[in-house]
Amino acid sequence: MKPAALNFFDKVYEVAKLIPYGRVTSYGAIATYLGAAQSARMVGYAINGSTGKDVPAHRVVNRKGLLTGKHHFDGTNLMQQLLENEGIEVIDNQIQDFEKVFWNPSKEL
DNA sequence: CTCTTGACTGAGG
DNA sequence: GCCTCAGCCAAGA
Repeated sequence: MKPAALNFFDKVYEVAKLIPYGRVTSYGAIATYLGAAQSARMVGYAINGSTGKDVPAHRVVNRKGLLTGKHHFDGTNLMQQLLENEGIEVIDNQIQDFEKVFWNPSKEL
């Protein structure tokens, strides 16, 4: 058996892994790409289980470019540090030039 | 089976 | 410009 929900999670992981270096995307963008634009929360739910895997969860933020999920990381500023390490300027959990580093899977992929 | 919670988003006040 | 409400779906208690 193969629950559809598992497929959805797997899809999220796939897309998250495909995020280019120095780029970020939003939950809604991934959800739309998967055909579940109304299930943006599910993307976050899936990413929640991706932490600790090969999935760069730090590259996935909400539509405002805000690091809403930083609380799920070990450190307090770990997520921010990871993004800055890729050349993305992050100030107070807010990604600077979000539109420039934004990666849309529906168009770029 | 029902209720609550959640890494979201868009619209309205 | 900030806060609140409603909609959406899935998993855990």
